[in-house]
Amino acid sequence: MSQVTVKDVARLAKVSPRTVSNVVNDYTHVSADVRRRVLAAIDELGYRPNLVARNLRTGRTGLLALIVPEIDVPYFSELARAVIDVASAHGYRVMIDQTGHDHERERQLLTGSDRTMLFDGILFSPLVTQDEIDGIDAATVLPMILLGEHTFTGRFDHIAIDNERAAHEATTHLVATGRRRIAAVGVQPRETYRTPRQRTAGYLRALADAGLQPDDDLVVPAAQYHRRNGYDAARRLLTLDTPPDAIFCYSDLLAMGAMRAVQDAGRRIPDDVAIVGIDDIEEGRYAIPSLSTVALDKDVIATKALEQLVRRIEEPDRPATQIVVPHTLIERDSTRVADRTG
Amino acid sequence: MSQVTVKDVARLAKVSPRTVSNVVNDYTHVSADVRRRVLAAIDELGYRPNLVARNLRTGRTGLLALIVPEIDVPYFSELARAVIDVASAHGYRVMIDQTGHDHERERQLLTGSDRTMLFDGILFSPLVTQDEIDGIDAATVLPMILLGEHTFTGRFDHIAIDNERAAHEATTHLVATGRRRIAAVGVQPRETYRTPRQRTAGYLRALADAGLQPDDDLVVPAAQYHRRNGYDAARRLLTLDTPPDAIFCYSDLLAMGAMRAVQDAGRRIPDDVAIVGIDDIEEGRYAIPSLSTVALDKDVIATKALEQLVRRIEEPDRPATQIVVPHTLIERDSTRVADRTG
DNA sequence: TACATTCTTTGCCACGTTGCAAATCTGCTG
DNA sequence: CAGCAGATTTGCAACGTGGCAAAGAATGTA
Repeated sequence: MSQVTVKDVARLAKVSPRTVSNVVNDYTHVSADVRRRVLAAIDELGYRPNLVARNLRTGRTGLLALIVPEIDVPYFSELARAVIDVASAHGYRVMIDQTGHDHERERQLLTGSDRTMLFDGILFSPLVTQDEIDGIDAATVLPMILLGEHTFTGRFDHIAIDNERAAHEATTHLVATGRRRIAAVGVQPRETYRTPRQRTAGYLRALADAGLQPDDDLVVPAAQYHRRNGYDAARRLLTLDTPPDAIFCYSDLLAMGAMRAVQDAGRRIPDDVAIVGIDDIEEGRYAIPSLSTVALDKDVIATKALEQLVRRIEEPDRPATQIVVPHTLIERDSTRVADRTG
Repeated sequence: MSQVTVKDVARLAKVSPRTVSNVVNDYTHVSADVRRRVLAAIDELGYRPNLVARNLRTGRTGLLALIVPEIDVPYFSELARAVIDVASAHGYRVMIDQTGHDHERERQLLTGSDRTMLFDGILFSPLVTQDEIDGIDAATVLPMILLGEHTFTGRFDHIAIDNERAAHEATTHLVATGRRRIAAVGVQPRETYRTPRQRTAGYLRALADAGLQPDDDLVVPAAQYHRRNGYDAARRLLTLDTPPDAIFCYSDLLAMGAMRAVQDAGRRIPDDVAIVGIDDIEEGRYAIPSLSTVALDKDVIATKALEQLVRRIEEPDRPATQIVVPHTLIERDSTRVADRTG
């Protein structure tokens, strides 16, 4: 574990430390003989460049931070997988931090007791409110891309789907399969979160387009987007005097919980209650019944996010851009039109 | 983004750079007045210590690497969640790398083109074979803890469950619920992987203990432990002349796929086929039917792994230890004894 | 007042690397 | 063979920090 340095290599290869560095960094003008000697010495000593030292010199660390609420939420782990892979292709490695729905911690990660030059950039998938994002001084923050949330204000690069339209499509799909009493699960108590608000807006617009009356009883909040919250929400919906014949969940994970609740209550999916989610996590493809959903292409999100982040790292002052990633409604068994009596 | 350094703070606070460092590091003998001035200057300039520089000086980075095959496999993402949280409590942050079932990349991550002093330690959940582990020169590697795989050879710290016993319990549980034709899914083509072999051993021993004849047709390989592999394996089992009445899957994810295949084939779980997995991922708790499994406590694994790693970082030469984490059989609906005819 | 003791503050240097620019060497031209 | 361009190699310094030990200030003691 004792560190082998350029000096050691230089000594063994009988060249200057600087030359070793040249070889390591593929500097053009190095004679074949010297290169061979240096490489041999590197090999013999097991020399590895000390990235910390290199980074101190160059100002780059080759590390990115990916900040998500919880890595064990499938949407985020699937996204992380894509991000790590794409980052690797760009020569970066990825540190992952979880905010765990802790507002204070999120703000801290963001504005920076931790902004310590250890990372070249940040991919941030925040829960913080728009106000808080707006409160960040862009100049004091590392190159940062916001993922999947919030409205674009021109201060930070931003990658997201069109939440309002996605929700509209999901709801309209339920309407198209003959549903009339459509619930929405996932409104957030904190009204300043953008994503749920946009999805609710899309849901309401779809109802209006279909000439359906919105019903406050059918709009159920979910403090977090976990299976448990979907479960609880669906149970509550099923106890209504006139329960819904379809549930639009703001995430697939909510939908997984809702599906379980519906079946625990002895109702059939999709016959009695149709369910649709958003995210397209693999779990939904194997669920019984398989879950209809609005698919977000995480590979595309990761790819665009990294392109954008790398560009910003190289060119910190370029104007912020917003990228809207397309989504796709995927119809599976949980909304499949079956023999319906009623 | 221009870096504010101790020098800037020192200039503003009218003290030496060294004094700023003393304040930042809570050195005991600093007068209240100076401390106040320095803190004020830090605040005014927005100074944050440059971790790269600090790390170069101290030799510590505060970063750990967690290396897993795929972060979007629920077992690993749930483990990662625990690791990140526990690491954070120890003052470390966690970089995640995926080997993606790529052997070459795994070896590389391990032995080190990447062992570049950027991390203080490694948590490694490997797929590599025992031979490869044995081939690593412990002296050249960062402090490392092996997670959940392989037999203990005294060269690396190692944390795992007793795979053989876990498999034995799972199989015995199936026997106890009246199953007689019990399949096993998850044998690995590469015979040198330890975990699947240990699980197969436990499975076979349980059959023997129950006086049941092993049947090669019932032992199905799975190249990877994904839902798809479980699905394919189960489908194959169901086409046998005498299909199994129970399937023991070597991971919950395999079991999720198997459950789907069984139901796609029109068989009932657990009535026609009982299914049990290993891991206890949350997905299984919400599955329909809920999945019986052998639970591994990921919080305990993460906690012990970090304790162990931190100890090793502080004391690199201490003898390697092996920690066996307890497991628990959890009976849920997928093996629940129901009316069985036949 | 002189001296010991303790508290504060500081200067110097190194961690391992690479940018810069200068030094040295090679081969070629005339 | 001088002179020159280009190739190759090198020394120096610096990135920002903290360890070390010493310098300087303050306090207590005789």
